[in-house]
Amino acid sequence: MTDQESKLTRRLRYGADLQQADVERLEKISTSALFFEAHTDLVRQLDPPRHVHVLVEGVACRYKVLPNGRRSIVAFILPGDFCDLHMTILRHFDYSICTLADSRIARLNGGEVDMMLATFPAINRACWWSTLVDEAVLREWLVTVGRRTSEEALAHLFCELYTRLNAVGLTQDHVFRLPFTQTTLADVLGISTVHVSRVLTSLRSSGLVELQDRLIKLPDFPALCDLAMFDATYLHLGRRNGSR
Amino acid sequence: MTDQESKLTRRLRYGADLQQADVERLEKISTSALFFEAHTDLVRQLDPPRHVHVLVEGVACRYKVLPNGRRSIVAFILPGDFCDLHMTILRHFDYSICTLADSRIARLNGGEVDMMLATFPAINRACWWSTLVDEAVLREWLVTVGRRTSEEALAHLFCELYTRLNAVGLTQDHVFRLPFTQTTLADVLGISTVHVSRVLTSLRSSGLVELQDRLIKLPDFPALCDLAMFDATYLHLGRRNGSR
DNA sequence: CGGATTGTTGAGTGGGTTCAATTAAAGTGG
DNA sequence: CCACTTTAATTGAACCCACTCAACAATCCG
Repeated sequence: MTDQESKLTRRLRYGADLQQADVERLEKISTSALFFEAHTDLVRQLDPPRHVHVLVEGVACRYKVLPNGRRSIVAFILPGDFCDLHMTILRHFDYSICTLADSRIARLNGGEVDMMLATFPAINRACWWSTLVDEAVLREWLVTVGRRTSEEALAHLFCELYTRLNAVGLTQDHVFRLPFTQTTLADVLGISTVHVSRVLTSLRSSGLVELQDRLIKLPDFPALCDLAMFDATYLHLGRRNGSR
Repeated sequence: MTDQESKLTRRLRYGADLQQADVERLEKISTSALFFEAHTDLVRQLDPPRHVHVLVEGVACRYKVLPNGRRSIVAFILPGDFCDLHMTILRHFDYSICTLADSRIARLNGGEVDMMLATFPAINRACWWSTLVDEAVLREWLVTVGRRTSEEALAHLFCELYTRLNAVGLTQDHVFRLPFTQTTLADVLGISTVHVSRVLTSLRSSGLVELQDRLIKLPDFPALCDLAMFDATYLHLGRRNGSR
């Protein structure tokens, strides 16, 4: 963190061509981050929006709970991710957000955000990009949950996490931190925790995944992509896009 | 259609307070609509974006196909819906769009859209709203596919379609057109067509759904909502939201 | 050290799948 | 206008993926 560009800047560079002034504005955000313990709700379903959040370090998730208690995780929020960017448009949240691990998170109020978006066109564009990529991820998850087997699904999720974390420099040699429990994976994929355990065992025995102590390694990433039918284009991390 | 406000205007009114000038601009869009036959692809995965589409009449869907041929429908596009509004931001589509029934659709190019958004702030806001609601629907679908039983899932989908169509005046007395096959429903819910048929039979025998000749009736909407755990707030159709 | 999560494994069950046959409805062409 | 084909929907039978319930191991933590 010290010394180099924030994850936020690194990530938004995929969405727009940021100039020095843009970067300086963005870097200010990360320095204001506050600490939140794991399993803290940042936002609750039906709340009126108050802040825009930027996750600086850690992990969080967007989730919804049905009246009967079943939980569904509908997004992972990783370092460099904006959330609820357009709080001023909707009157209330239709989801909750909670930290999955200890995290550092910056909060901006509506005025600050509007000002920033109005003053820095490249940031504005990057924020749009970020919102649209969130939507693209949601679509891919829908495919995963609806039309992939649980083995393909888990493999796909790992491929996505690897790719997203790699984009902000949080992987080394196909190893990265997975700082949450199998219950979390189950609530993403819409399966039971018992089954997550079994599928994981199967992936381990195929030599595609090594996982212990919250550290995951993907020794044969191409083979895993193959199994998962993972194609990273939906993450829109391709070389910076001109407007052509 | 003749004589009254277009579905587009009706829908966007939920997202912003439109003035006379805004409405006039929007009405122009619908009059330029072209006819497309059922099962025509408007957009194909990996295409570079060319147009913004507005569905004026009919139905379309956004879908993705896995290499092994399994298909997943990730959105319904209904009358009054914008799609690919922010084509200038992403370099290529990560999904395809095709009409499910004969439809009338307007196409705008990037320049027209940018001009409109820059000139009419209320329309700009409404378009944002529309994009965010699309995302909210995607989240709810993920809950449906991941954590609802297939009976709840189908019921939920019907509740959503009813509510969305009702919002633009396309229902009468809890009856509306469902102009597509059970295969479509299967690809939305991530189940087999055979099972759609069975679940539908079950819903029929509970007296919650009547369906024939592409016309569906929901005789006891509250009971259906109950079964589906449907709560319409995610559609953000609540009375017009001021920016407070 | 005890208590609480978290993960693993077994056994039995069930929701949903596939395959296949049948009916019904909707085009199509002579 | 009717036979022919195609598409859509329904139903049955057998199977299987994933679920629940339950016991147990492992790890973490105060």
